[in-house]
Amino acid sequence: MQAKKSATPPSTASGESRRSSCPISFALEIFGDRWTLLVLRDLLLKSRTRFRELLACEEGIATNILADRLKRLERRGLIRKERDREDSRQFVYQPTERAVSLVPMLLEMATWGARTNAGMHVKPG
Amino acid sequence: MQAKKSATPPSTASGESRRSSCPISFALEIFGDRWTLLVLRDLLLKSRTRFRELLACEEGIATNILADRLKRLERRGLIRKERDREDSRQFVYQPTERAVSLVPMLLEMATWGARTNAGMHVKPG
DNA sequence: CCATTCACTTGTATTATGCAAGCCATCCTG
DNA sequence: CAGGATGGCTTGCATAATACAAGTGAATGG
Repeated sequence: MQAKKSATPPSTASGESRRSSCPISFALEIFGDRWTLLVLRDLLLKSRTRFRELLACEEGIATNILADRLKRLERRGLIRKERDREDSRQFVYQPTERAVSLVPMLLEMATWGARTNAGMHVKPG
Repeated sequence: MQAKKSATPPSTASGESRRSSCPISFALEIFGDRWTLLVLRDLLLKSRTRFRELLACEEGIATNILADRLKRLERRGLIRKERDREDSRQFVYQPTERAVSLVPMLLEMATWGARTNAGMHVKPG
């Protein structure tokens, strides 16, 4: 380990410490885990905006993980939580402009995933 | 001991189980963790090809994690491990075409990270 | 030789994730 | 308006991933 910076660690908007000044590292601090980007995919590309809709993702996210990710995303300004006007038990999670601007990257990722998946052969035997 | 693949279903492409058929999910099974994409960044954008060079990343990766990620990336066909001709103690990790094709996505991510970082204000007080 | 470099491996502590269950406010039905 | 269903979480606990320190063994260099 050599990342010991002499003094103040850089911080994010939510006051948390930064691992480095790299923009890729910064991005990964927001969505570099196994779930956040899947939640954003459903929010941005599948227009799923309620807890129970997001919970029903194909990959099977747990309720505590989803709740945690939604809180983080709200704190980092990628979504806004609002009460549903028609059913006040429900909340609606709206992606902000900051989240919407992630769409090109998501599409690049989807393209790469589809292409790479097609190019991978299932191991014989 | 973490290189044991038997008990875990971390699931990925080289014949391991998939969480869903979504290409984004597929991509995340390859690099959807806190370290893999940082390693790929150094390999692809900073031309760091040796273990000790990759180990020296700004974020401070641990040796066991780096060793594990390099193995995974090799198994999934994103890098090739070769012995250095001039110093046979060393290995050189070469990104394959499959890894090189990730560059556009990495650049999108960097762009988003830089833009978002610039737009975030440090909390006052 | 013999210390040093290099690429790991191993052991253990800490953190994140997964799963089931519980909780509470708001509907909906009768 | 009681009693149940629904929606959105929280909590407890088991397992997996990650962090950190230390150790191993094969080159290399002097």
